[in-house]
Amino acid sequence: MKNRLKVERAEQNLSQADLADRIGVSRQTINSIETGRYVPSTILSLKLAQVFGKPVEHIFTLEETD
Amino acid sequence: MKNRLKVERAEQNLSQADLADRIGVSRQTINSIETGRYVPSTILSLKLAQVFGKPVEHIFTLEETD
DNA sequence: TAAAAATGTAAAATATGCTTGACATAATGA
DNA sequence: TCATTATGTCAAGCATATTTTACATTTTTA
Repeated sequence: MKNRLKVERAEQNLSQADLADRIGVSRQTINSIETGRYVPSTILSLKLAQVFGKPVEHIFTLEETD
Repeated sequence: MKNRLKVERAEQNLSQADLADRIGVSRQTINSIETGRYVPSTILSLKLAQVFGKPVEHIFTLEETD
């Protein structure tokens, strides 16, 4: 699964720590999702989508291998 | 987190087992998500949304407690 | 250039997703 | 009614998500 977190953060000028605070997870969690180390829960992706005001599908997209 | 899986399945006339087959998980996984026993991964919710042709946000919605 | 902020990782611990197998009950259909 | 299909749930086990702590490196800014 690909994600656009880095780009969305840049658009809103948010650091990984800022974003983590906003949705109530650790900074490492954001970093790990962003670098593809793991797949977030649906609750997390809904919250991320909410922060950026965009649909989940715009931020996370399935790949062949998923 | 609430979900509309039961309703969406009814609209498409799919059993839990049918749906499970379509996205490659076990029947119990579908049942457990449907009855709120656990929160699916984002990959799973993207696949479910894809099957029903609707955005993730239409199928899963955050609650106060999330 | 020096200090501060941001990012990338790692390890260990705990929590949770998801599987298989199994069984009980409810609903559907011949 | 009998058989089949659908649903709910449990338990054990493995895999993965997420946390905390910690440290190194990169980037930004004064």
